[in-house]
Amino acid sequence: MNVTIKDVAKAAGVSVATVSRVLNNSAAVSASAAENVNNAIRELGYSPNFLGRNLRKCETNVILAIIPSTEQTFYSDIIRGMQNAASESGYDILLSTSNSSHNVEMRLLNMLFNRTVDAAILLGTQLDVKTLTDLNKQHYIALCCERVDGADVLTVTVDDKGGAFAAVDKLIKMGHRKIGMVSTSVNSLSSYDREQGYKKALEENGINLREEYIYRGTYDFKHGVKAFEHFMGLPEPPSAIFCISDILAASVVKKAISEGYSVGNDISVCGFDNILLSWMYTPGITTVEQPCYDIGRTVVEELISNINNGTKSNKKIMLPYKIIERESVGQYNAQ
Amino acid sequence: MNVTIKDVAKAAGVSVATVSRVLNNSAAVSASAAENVNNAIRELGYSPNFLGRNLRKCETNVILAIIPSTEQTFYSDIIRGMQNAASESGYDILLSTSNSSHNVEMRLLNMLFNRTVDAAILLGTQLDVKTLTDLNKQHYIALCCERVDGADVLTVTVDDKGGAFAAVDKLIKMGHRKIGMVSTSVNSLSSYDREQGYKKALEENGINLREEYIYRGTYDFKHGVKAFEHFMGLPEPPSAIFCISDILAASVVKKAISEGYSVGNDISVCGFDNILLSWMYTPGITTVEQPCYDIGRTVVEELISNINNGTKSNKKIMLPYKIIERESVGQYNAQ
DNA sequence: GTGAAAGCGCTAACAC
DNA sequence: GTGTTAGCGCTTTCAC
Repeated sequence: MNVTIKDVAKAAGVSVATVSRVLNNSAAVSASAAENVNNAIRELGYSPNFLGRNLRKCETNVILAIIPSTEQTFYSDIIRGMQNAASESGYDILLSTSNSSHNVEMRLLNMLFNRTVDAAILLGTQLDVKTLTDLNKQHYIALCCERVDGADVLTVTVDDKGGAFAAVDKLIKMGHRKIGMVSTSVNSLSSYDREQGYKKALEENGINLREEYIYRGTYDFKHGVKAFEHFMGLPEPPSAIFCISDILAASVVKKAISEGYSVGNDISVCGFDNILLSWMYTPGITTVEQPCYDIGRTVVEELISNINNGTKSNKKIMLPYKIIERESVGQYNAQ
Repeated sequence: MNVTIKDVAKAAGVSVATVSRVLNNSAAVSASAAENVNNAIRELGYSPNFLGRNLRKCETNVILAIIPSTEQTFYSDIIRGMQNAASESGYDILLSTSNSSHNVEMRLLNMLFNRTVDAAILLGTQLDVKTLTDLNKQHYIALCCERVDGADVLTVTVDDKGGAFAAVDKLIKMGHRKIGMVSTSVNSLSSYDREQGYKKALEENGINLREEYIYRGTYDFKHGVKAFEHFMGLPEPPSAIFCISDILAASVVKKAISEGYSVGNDISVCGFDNILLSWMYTPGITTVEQPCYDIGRTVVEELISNINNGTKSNKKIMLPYKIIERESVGQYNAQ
């Protein structure tokens, strides 16, 4: 019932080889033959079956990108970057969400073994070092946004430590000396790296680290609220709070406002990511921008270069951050 | 170099047919043969090449979902619903983003013609009625969240008109008589339907429609700001504003606060969608919830049922909304 | 410049 | 219960 390359060949009065040649521009074909083929294609409404092609060529030209969920608008620009870079090389990006589940992730990665995709990019993963390293031996994979310690896999992230350092240093330069940090206790190296940046900024400015100034929860919105409650219950509450995400920063801001604080005056709050929310919020949230579009582009470019060259150059690429100043951070004023 | 079903057959001392049988549980196989096969599979690290299988079976068991972008957290639960429903029937959902571009959409839909996917779901589309109807004749497609007038295609949406009616009726019951609406002039029937609900609520409550109370822009955040400026420049500014999205509502709220209004007291603002932003915001934004998860589940269930039965029952399904009350809407008080 | 034919990995009809 | 084999739609080598 379905029109195949054979039907086109018959209609055009040529062999299937010739049809394939005009389809792929893979070899010279006489002008008249090409015309006949193109006419036949048009008349029959033919489009090639990629299953046949892919099977034959052992490649699909599609890259799977696995994101934890689409709940974070944060991924939006990364994906755009990925798609643009991919399409420039004749690849397609297919997305799937893992809901941060180890099992779902493995099931999706099966597409690699199935030959349904040529490569996979993990935007945050639950897999351990060994699994990743093994996977990388047999397939083309890359990590994006979240590095995994010890995993020798192509990785593209923002400079997490540098961004956190710059943000906290900025807070200090604005007079703040008591600075809280909202981090996570989940298994995430971006949290860890940002903590390192926070600590370095304190150290370089001669401020002692106070363990009670670091609150660790999850990425969930409610943990900003909890962090704020924790900090304000302290004998000496911080005058500024640095959060590892804009979501958590928004949560801190919301709680602060509801407690009657004037955010940016009584208390300063800084986020990380620069998602839409951070500038939509009232007050606008000062934050550390990730170069999402570039992160997406870069990881795909490197990955495709690996595929094309048959290499496994497992670079660790860190892209630069940018501080975005808004209203949620202000000069320190002793009350 | 790659291990195929043939290698497994050889190692297990059986024919490829038998291997295929244990792989697919498609026919009875003796216990000993099955064991041999499974051992061979394990030892060789074999996993079936789906390109071969899919080509042979003329099906892929994957459904493509095309979303405009991942910028709207709104899609998150819809996708989760889709994935759950799909996986229960042995299907996978693959996501792709169109950036609301007609061309990108067509390129993605090529996967239908390519036989790379079995069906496609469009979450908002730039395609016209004819294209959609034609597409639906040759393939399995569905619309989700956005209906298209006259397109005889399986469609699942929320009850847009009903939701808007309920929201505006609520506003009126709280004493508001001058109610603005922030809508869009883009080609979107959900906007249109919500406008119809707005108008119906006014009418049933004996309030005259004032054209200057409807502002039409795009879905872009900045249009909330513009709408607010427009309304407040009117001789008789509205005391409540109903927006067709939470993003626009947040924008209106942000502008109102920056102009010194107390939102929920001086002015009421209601959104639509119930995205995370609406409860993260300060003040929390009253809104109309869409049953996103169910929308996702439903569209996939119907689509798969069509595929399995070879039918094209192009139902138009409307799922119920729910009003979520927060702080951005309050009783009318004459100043 | 063109065609015949092999074969990518798999499933399923058929024969035993 | 099992094996043989045709063939899904395509690309590509090889011979002409």
